[in-house]
Amino acid sequence: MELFYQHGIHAIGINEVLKSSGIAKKTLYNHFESKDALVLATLEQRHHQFISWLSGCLEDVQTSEMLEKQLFLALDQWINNKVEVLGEFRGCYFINTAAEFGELTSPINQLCQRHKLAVKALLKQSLNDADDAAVERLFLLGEGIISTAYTCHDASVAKRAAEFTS
Amino acid sequence: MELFYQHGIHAIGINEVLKSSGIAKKTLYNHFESKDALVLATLEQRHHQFISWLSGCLEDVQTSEMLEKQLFLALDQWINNKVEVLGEFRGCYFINTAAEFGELTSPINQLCQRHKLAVKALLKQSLNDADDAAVERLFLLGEGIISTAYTCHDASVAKRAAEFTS
DNA sequence: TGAGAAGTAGACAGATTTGTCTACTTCTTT
DNA sequence: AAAGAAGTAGACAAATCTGTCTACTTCTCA
Repeated sequence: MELFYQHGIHAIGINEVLKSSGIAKKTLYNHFESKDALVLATLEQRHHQFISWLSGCLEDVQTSEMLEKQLFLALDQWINNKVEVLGEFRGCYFINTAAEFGELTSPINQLCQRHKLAVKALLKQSLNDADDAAVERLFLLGEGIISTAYTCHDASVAKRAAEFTS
Repeated sequence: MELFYQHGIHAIGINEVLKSSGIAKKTLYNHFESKDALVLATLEQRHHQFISWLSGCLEDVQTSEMLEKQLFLALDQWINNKVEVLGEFRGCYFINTAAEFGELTSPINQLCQRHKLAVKALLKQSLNDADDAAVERLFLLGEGIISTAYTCHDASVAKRAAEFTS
């Protein structure tokens, strides 16, 4: 997961995965049918890690103002490598992977979509599905922050976004 | 450019570029030192196309409300394939490419960053650099819209975002 | 303790990658 | 018209990719 996340799927060969993990090739192909299946498994793992981390961050949110504040705080910590379980920040693993796997029929692409919908659902749920439109906008802001932090190498974007709270 | 944008850089081999363009391999390597140099050229071309299209869309913007409205309208048209010069929507070419080329030292990565900064600067400039904080937030919303439209296969996200104007 | 499951190391096949090079053709320009 | 530049088609080299297979070792558990 770390290798794929840090370098991209196509940039990492199976042999690098083997060397880095110390696993034999036969063993790997015993557990996973193909590289794609392995990638899918890393996406599932990351999905659970991420949702679990984020829902922890939003645990005691009551109002949409609190949600915004907590979300931006969480993103800022992630972006600045303060969240151990998420590893070194290199943008969103799902956005990055969807960029490489664009086929709508590919299970990899579908999982990326499902992840994003789950994140959006988590935000809505944290306010008991009140104020859906505001949450939708907040979700978009969050996506913009993650994307900008990565592509622009802008580590302070979440902090700045938190300042001009609407 | 079309091939790389639609399928990703690593997914497209030089031979596919040759077949699709009808150019001989020798000719291509006469004009471009390497595949990376070709990719860089496509990014430059896309950058100019995109900035030129977007600045046209924001031409007569006066207020920050107008900027928001016009930006979301433009994004909606792009996402729904109404903008011929941008081709079939497959997310942001620069976000997608940065996902594949993460090395900070790579010229490809640097160009992706420069493009985003140019887009942000264009937004600010369209309001004569007044209200920078609001424009920054708007930029983030735009990035979120583009990313969400692609990853979630959500063609109506820009239209919905335009509805709940803050 | 002994047998079967599961792991290791890595050779190998077959496909695919980028980039070079040769031999030939066409275009351009004086 | 003639010459040099630039294009074409594609063979080829060298590297790299995924996935299979063999031969051997280690672990697990009855």
